[in-house]
Amino acid sequence: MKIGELAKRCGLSVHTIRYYERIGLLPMADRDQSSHRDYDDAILTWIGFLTRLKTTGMPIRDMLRYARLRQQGSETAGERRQLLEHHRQQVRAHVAGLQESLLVLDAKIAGYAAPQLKGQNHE
Amino acid sequence: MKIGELAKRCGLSVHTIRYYERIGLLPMADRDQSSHRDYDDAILTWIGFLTRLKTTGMPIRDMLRYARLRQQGSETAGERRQLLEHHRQQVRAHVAGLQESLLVLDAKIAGYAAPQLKGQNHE
DNA sequence: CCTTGACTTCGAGTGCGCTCGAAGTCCTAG
DNA sequence: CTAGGACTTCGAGCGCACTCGAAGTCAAGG
Repeated sequence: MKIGELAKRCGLSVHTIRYYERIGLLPMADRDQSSHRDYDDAILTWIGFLTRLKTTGMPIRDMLRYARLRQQGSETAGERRQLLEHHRQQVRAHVAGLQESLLVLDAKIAGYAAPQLKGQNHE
Repeated sequence: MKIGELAKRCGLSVHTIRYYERIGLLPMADRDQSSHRDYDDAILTWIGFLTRLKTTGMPIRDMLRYARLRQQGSETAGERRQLLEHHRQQVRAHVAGLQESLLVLDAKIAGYAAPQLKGQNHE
C-alpha cells in the first residue's frame, strides 16, 4: 500500500503520515523500487491505536515514549502497561470533570429556558 | 481588587487576564486613580464560567461570540442559549467518545496484564 | 514522446492560546 | 530620600501539532 492509499484508509493526511514518521511515531517505512513508501496493513492497527491515544488527549511526546518502548521489544511491556494505566487515569479524571461541567451547563441552560422567572441574570 | 489578587483568586495568570481583556473575553476593566485595573467580585463568576467553557473544550473564538452576545444584553438570550445547547451536545459526544476509548484502553491493559497468554503481540 | 499524477525531500508557515520581557509609572515602607 | 514591589503598555516569542509549497523523480496511459 502506498502512502496515498494509507492516508485514505487511516484518516490521516499524507503530510501527517510523513510527519509522524519523521518524529518517530511511525517506523521508517519500507520503500518500493521507486523509493516510494510501501506499507503493510499492519500499520493500520498501530495508527488506529495512536489515533486513540491522540483523541483521548495524550500529547505527542508521550505517544513517542510509548512508540519507542514498543520498538525496544517485549522487555518494555511492563513500562508500557504502566504508561497506559497512567493515561487511563487521566482520561477517567477528564471524563469525571466533563460530567461535572455538563451539570453546570445543564443548570445554565435551564436558566435561559425559564425566562418567565425574574432575577435570572445570565451572568 | 487589583489584577494580582484577581489572578490568585481565579487561577489565571496576570498575563492571561490582560490577554483575555485585550481579545474581548473580559470587559475593559475599571481603573483606579493610578490607572490600575480595579475589579469587582462579580468578575469571578464570569471568569469561572469562561474557565468552564474552556475546560470543556470550547475554542476561544466561540467563547468570544458568547461574550459579545452577553454584552449586547438580554435580547441575545436565545442565541446564547442555542450556543450553550450546541456546546453541550459537543461535550456529550466527547464524553461518549472518551468512554468508548476507555473500553479499548481497558482491553489493551488487560492484554499487558496477562503475560502468561501466548500470542499477545501488543500491537 | 509526452502528459498526468502520485510520489519524494526540505524547510518554512499556520493557528491556537498563551507567555514573557523591556521599559516605564506609581504607591508604600523604612 | 530611596528601594521595593505591583502595576502599566507593547510587541515579540513559544510550544504544540500539524500543514503547505517548491522543486524534483518516476511509472503508466494515450
